[in-house]
Amino acid sequence: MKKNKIQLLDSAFFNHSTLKVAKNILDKYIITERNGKKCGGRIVEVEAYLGQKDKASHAACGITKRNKLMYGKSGRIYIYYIYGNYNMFNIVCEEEGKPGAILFRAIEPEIGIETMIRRRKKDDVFDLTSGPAKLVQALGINLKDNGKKIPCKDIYIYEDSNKRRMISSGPRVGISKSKNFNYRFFIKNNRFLSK
DNA sequence: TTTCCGATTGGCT
DNA sequence: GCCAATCGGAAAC
Repeated sequence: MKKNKIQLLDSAFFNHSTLKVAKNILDKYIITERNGKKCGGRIVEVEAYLGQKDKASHAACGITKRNKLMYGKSGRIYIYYIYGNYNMFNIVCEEEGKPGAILFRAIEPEIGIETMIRRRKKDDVFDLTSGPAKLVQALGINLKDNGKKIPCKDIYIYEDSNKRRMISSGPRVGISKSKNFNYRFFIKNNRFLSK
């Protein structure tokens, strides 16, 4: 019996330099399964956040209560609350003890679009997951997911066989420090990127 | 304990 | 394009 077995990404995939992982994770699929509803799509835009030299990173000033996951094991989910309204979804990279994480900024919605429309209260597919806080909402991710490892039973990422990698990079969005680092990576010409 | 400000979004000019 | 909303983390005092 041959089943097309899906290869889930695990900590080994994330246990490399954050910049390398950021480039490699583009074009993969991220899925959440919540209340029997499966949602997800292709990862089309991410940003890398590093350690001390990266002044835009939470890890710029050393270890704190909030950012300690960034220093921990790779493949763990790091979620933080910001602007009094939003949660940001990251996955920790680098070997244990060295800080680094990738921020998910946009996915191309494919699976469970009706559920994502309901969660977002918006029916424009280009407004479902085209921003870091938007995709968190659409996928039903919340602070309870902080610290979970990838893969876990309701959040996982896998390789898509149908690759179409054309990667561009540029400055990160919404930061005031270390603006000159081109740590934003995205699939060129994709229609579902953040604004 | 006080103050400052942020890895954003959505609404309004 | 501009800006308010909104609140917790982190640093200053």
